Amino acid sequence: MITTKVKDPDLVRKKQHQIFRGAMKVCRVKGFHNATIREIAKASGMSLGNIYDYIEKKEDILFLIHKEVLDQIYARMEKIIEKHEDSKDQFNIMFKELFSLTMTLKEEMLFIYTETKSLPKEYLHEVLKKESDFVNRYAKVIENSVRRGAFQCEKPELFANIVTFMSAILPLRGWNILQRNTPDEVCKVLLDMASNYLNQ
Amino acid sequence: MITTKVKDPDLVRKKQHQIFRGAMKVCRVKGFHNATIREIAKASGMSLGNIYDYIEKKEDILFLIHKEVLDQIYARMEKIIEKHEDSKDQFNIMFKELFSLTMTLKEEMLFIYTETKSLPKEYLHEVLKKESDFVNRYAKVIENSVRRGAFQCEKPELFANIVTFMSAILPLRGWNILQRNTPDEVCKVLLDMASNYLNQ
Amino acid sequence: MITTKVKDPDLVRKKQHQIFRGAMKVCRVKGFHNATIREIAKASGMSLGNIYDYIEKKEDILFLIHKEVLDQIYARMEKIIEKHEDSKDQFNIMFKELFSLTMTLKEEMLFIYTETKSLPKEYLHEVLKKESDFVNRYAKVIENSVRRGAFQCEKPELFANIVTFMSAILPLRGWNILQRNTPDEVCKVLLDMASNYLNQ
Amino acid sequence: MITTKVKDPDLVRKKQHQIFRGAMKVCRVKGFHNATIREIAKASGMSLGNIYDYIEKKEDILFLIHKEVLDQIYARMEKIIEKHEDSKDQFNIMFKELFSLTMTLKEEMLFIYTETKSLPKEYLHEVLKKESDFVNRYAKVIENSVRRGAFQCEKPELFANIVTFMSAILPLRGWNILQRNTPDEVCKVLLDMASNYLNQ
DNA sequence: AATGAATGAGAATTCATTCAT
DNA sequence: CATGAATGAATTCTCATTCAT
Repeated sequence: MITTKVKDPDLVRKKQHQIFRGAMKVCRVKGFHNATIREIAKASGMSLGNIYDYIEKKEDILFLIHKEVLDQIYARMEKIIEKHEDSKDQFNIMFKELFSLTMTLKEEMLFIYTETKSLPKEYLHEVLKKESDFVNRYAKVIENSVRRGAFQCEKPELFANIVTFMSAILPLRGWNILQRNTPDEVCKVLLDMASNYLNQ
Repeated sequence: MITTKVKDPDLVRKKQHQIFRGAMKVCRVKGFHNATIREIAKASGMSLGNIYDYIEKKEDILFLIHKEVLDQIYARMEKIIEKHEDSKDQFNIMFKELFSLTMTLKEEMLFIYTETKSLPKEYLHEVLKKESDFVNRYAKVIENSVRRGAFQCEKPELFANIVTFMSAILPLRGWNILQRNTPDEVCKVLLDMASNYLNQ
Repeated sequence: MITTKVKDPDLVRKKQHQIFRGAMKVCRVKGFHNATIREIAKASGMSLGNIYDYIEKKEDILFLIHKEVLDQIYARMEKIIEKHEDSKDQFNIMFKELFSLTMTLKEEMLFIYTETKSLPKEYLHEVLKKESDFVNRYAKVIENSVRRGAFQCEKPELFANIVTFMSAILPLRGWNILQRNTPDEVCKVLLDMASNYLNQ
Repeated sequence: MITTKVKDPDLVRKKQHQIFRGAMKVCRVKGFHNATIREIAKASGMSLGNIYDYIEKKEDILFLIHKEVLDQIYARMEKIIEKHEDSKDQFNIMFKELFSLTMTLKEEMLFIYTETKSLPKEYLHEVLKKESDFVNRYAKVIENSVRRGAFQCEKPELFANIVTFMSAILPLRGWNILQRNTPDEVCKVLLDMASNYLNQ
């Protein structure tokens, strides 16, 4: 997708990952717009020029971050789902783990939510596709449970979307909520809302 | 809070509002970081130099936007609350109106959610205070209902926080959700989740 | 033609002329491609940023130089023509003066001949038009003489083109020719060739 | 002249020719200054590093092009001269062939005329020497004819210089002249001017 | 108070050249 | 000898901010 000067795909993968890690390290602190390529290069342990052998423009790094973060989330979620797909209170366990995942990847989640709007149009489609896939995977699990009669849900896809959003509440509003509540308390309320709805 | 060259407070208010409107017009399209002061000046109908009589640095505009947007939301919400404070299904009506408000102010909401992290520390406190006030006002209403026995809620403040967050789902995730669902459908599911929880 | 940030046309004219002079000073020594904007700014007595209030990109300076140089040449030629339009050996005098003009503007002529190919397409048309006008003006004079029976020439426009080109021989080949010949000697031979042809 | 890492002179010759051909292919389109070594390497079918085994710096390529182009022109001209040295209207035929040669090598001629000024001083002498040789060879022919009484010319070397220059009119001014004249028409006028002069 | 020209630090990006393999 | 990844100096251009008018 990104046109690189270097052609060896293994090297490209490795270096782009290196760039992602350096970029994340810097952007976590000062945001993407205030991070300079120089800083990202230094944080990546690469030279300024070498970075440009693996990207074309700064915004490509934004895409790189999106891709890696979403892949990471998706991969972890996939593991969670696989682990619990057949368990009885599957939904509850999955929600808890997903909620805990967004806390672990707090910075990454926040980044995704706040920077996606700066993505060049050319990459937007691919990123949104990834997010949709993610939600759809979630929806599929819920659908299966509904089919098994485990609970009720008229619009699994919409519900999955909402639950995905809800589980990102701490990265986005933690500064306010965590002043008076613990993550566990938040998780419990959210889970109650969701499972009440499914069992209504 | 912002140190201005011009002293007449009425004029300052008027011009800062003018700046806010111009800035919002531009930032809505290209985001705060990609908007130049030149563009904002032009959109505000002010000269470049004159802008700097009412702000000190670009980030002041970020603060200006936060202040005005949050005040706007708060004011509108206040009206909504006042209108329905004593009605029976107060919560349902309020939620619907709040949800509809975030759709009306979609751009503004998105702006707040994505740009707050760029606010200079000096302003952060004031802004977060405003948001807290907003949530607390909401919480107060719920508390009253609980006290009246209208429904159950152990942590009104947390619940208010969650509901506030939930009602911002369309500005933040609309691009995905609205592909297959109407705003009304989304509102209905959210409201079901919330009121089920209150009446559990 | 060049989009400028500053709107006052008098100021634009003045500053663009200033840029032209600074640029010519630098490019004369090291050529356009090896001249940096920084150097040109310094030579123009302007700040780096201020230059960009009057041009959009470096290549605009190339256009600026073309415009000013061609205008200068054209203006001087016009004077020469007007002065001698009715004299008997008009052609000879004009040729001599034109030849001498290209020597005075040696650097400028060389610049035009060597850098026109680097002009952005968007400006090419305007510049070529100017050059054509120049040649056509020359052709017109010759045509008039032919009509008066002063001499013979079947293709005045082509002839004017050739003579224009010939009179630029010193800027382009002076390094070789002037090793063994004086400018006057060169002029004499060229003039003989041209006037023999007209009187053949 | 160019210091190379590789020592085998045959290989050096072969590879430098390869570089010249690649460079010409690229520079023809975008000029020397806008051509990158990367592009030239690719067009030469050589690797980036390998190029630097046969040159020291980019400007060496400029020299390479000059050398090869001038040698080519000189060789072709030599053939033309040899073929017609003893013929009666030797000059006319030679001029026509030379004129036609500059049209065949239009791009190359233009390149020489516009890029020589960028040559590093160290190479300038060698290149100008080549050009002088070229002109002198031409001058010699004319001198011989003069000696034979075929025609008159007081300064054969200057005349040869002028004629050489004149025959390059199309590469340099073709964009203007060819809009209304055919190459043959141009050649005829130039030849008339030159031979009139010789027979005056 | 208002205007907008001027300043210059700072950012992205390019590309000649080197060097390890 | 050949390869191409790596380096970093150099360059263009932007834009927040100042300041003379």
